[in-house]
Amino acid sequence: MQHHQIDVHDTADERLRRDGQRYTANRRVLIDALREADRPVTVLELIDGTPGMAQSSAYRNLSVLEEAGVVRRLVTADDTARYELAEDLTGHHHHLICERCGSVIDIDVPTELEDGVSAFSSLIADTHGFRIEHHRLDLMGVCPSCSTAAH
Amino acid sequence: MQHHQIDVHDTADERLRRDGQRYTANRRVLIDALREADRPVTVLELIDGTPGMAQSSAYRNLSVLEEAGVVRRLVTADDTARYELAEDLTGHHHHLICERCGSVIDIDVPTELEDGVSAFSSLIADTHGFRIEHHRLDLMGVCPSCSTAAH
DNA sequence: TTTACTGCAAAGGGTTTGCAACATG
DNA sequence: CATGTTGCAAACCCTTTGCAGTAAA
Repeated sequence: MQHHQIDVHDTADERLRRDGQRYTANRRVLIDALREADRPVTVLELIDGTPGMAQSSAYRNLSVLEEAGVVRRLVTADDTARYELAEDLTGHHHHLICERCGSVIDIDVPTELEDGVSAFSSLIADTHGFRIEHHRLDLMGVCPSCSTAAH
Repeated sequence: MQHHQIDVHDTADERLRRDGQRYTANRRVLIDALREADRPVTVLELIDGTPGMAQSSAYRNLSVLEEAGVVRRLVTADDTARYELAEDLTGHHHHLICERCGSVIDIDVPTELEDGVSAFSSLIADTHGFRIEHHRLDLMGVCPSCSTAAH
């Protein structure tokens, strides 16, 4: 994951400004937390790591950041939203999801497979009149720690 | 989508019995509604089409049916769960999702691509110690009706 | 000095649960 | 009759929103 190809803070600042928003301390803290997490994290996980920020601020800021294209909101297996940095800041990747506990791990996909998906994607876009903006290829199952734990 | 390869009601009845559950009128109605929908539908859509059933019963029954492996619960773009019949009753397929309105369309994927995903899947299972049970390959974008509507 | 941002508390919306009545094996 | 199922209403949890005060351009 090439976090430092471009400066995340500069990019965030620029994209927020474009939307008439400010890159405040809270928002910077969220971005840092997302960078450190290096996997999609829930809002609860985010504010646990950043004491002092109101939940409502976290939700509002993440929503503003998503609007600006700095972060991405995911809904995976459970019904809790998870956030990660936008793909142009971290590189394109996919997810390995535990359906038991909801945890998510980033994975990279071989280029051939990625190309196959893109080709298929354009085909479907044409036949269904959809504007396809991205895709997700998630592998779902049971993570090591959940499979040792009794269910 | 080969709904009639095996009889859905017989299968549902059998799988529920295996779990010590009964195949009641409400559950039969839900299964019929899901068959007719032919795409993942929300609980609200389901009970709108089947007046007389309490919401709580719909939720409880869908949960029992999911446990029995008769239906599958999805969470897509919005935070509303959608249900569809289990894949062994309808055939393996993937989803075309509108991120604007949350609607979902079933799509089939070429065999080569499907094979590529399976191969990749086993690879990741090995390297991460995950038991991978299935995958999802969703194409996400904006559906025709949302792209004509003003945003 | 206007506009965005913040925290707090309250409301919202999908989902789950307690309970007493009902239905099924 | 013993156990699973139902509807109703209340509770639950994640998320959003109203508001009055604060900070930034």
